Amino acid sequence: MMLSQTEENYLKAIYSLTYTNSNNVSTTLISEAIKTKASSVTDMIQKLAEKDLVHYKKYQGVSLTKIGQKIAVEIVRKHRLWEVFLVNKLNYNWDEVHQMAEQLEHIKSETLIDKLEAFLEFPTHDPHGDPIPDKEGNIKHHNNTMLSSVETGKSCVVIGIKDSSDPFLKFLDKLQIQLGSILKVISKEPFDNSMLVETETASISISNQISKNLFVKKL
Amino acid sequence: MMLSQTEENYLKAIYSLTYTNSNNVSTTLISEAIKTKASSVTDMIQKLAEKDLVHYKKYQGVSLTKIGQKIAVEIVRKHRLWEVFLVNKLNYNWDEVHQMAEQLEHIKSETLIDKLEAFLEFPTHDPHGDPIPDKEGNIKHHNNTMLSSVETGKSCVVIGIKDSSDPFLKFLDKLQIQLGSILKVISKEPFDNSMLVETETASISISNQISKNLFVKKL
DNA sequence: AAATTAATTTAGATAAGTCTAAAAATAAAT
DNA sequence: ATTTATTTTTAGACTTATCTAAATTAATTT
Ligand SMILES: [Mn+2]
Ligand SMILES: [Mn+2]
Ligand SMILES: [Mn+2]
Ligand SMILES: [Mn+2]
Repeated sequence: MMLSQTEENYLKAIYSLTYTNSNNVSTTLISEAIKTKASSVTDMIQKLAEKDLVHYKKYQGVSLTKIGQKIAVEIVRKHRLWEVFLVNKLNYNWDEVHQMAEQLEHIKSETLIDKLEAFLEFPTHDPHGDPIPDKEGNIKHHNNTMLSSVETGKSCVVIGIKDSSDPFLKFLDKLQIQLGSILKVISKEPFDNSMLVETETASISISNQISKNLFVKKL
Repeated sequence: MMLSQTEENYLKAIYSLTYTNSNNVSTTLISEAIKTKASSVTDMIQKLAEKDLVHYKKYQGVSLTKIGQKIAVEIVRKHRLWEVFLVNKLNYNWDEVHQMAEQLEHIKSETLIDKLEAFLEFPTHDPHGDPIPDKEGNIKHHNNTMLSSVETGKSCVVIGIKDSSDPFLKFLDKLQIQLGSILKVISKEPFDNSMLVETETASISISNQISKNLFVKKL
């Protein structure tokens, strides 16, 4: 099946919205994710339903079919492997690679992404800690532990970022927090749910907005 | 200036046709190169003329403007650097990379191609022996010596392929001829302009069609 | 339960890039 | 110098993906 970049982007959007939101994704939600108008989304999902890539009943939102899901995961796989390439091989910072990966994920080739994966020595996670689906589409999701849920006095390792937006990544850079950073929760402030955290090098105050966006593994 | 992939492809086609053909490229020639109808080409070159990327007078064919040429060379640069990546890093054969490079050459980024160039350690030629333009757009063309013009008894090195089509590249593979191969002309057949050539490993007969397509440097 | 609000879909329009068929201009042949 | 053939351009239509505005359906409030 030969899909346009646009169709691929819709599938990818529906895929990730299915995780962050309900199982049946609404038209408006997609339109916000993809920065189009809701009416355009309706057109497209009808087209995708024609191609059996989504389940769609009028006014009921959409969900991916088996094949639609398979394609979406393939695109996610491509996106994340290209991000690894850009960071590990071309020395980009983790906040610089998303836009390029958005383009590279649409390169069509039967073999390219598997060759790239081998060249990168089969990475398991992208530069933002997101898991990379394997060739068959299997993907191991994070165990949803956020920094905000770590008890006072306990330590943890940063293993992923929930919101990988540029400003947030740059902010983490400034705080010298990266994947693998070890954080110890010193105290929590009930007033605004901020916490005092000890890194390898410093003691910093972290707002709830931030601690809710950091995936960690408790130690 | 933000160009579509299609516009970029037209500029690239005009660029290479300017070399292989006359200075003013005809509509039909472009339409054959780009596999569209002549009427579509007319539409597009009028659009490109609007944007000052080509010089165009009705019925007189087109040529690239300074800025149009600059963009065309940038795309050639990207194409060839990606081909080097695919062959040198991902272990593709030289006959497998063109279609992927056709897509990769359109990836938009201010920095990507320069980073890639550095990662590849500043290659001067692509896998088919074609020169890679530098960051400023300077490009050293082959000194047009073809194998067909080498005198009997003389030796030469293969430095490039004129027609880099898949079948031709595969054929060269079979003959065990590659860039850097040293060929000695044993004899020439006046009847069909074929020649008997000695490689490092064997003695082979080479048709004129082939010897006219191999760039060499005389030794 | 009816009225109001919000979300979704339809209808009609637009832009990019392509096509076919017809018209106009150029080139080649008589 | 005409006629004929070829090339190029125009005109009108189609497809994909988008938009605005209007109509419809669903959800919320009163
Ligand atoms: Mn990304
Ligand atoms: Mn990522
Ligand atoms: Mn190529
Ligand atoms: Mn090449």
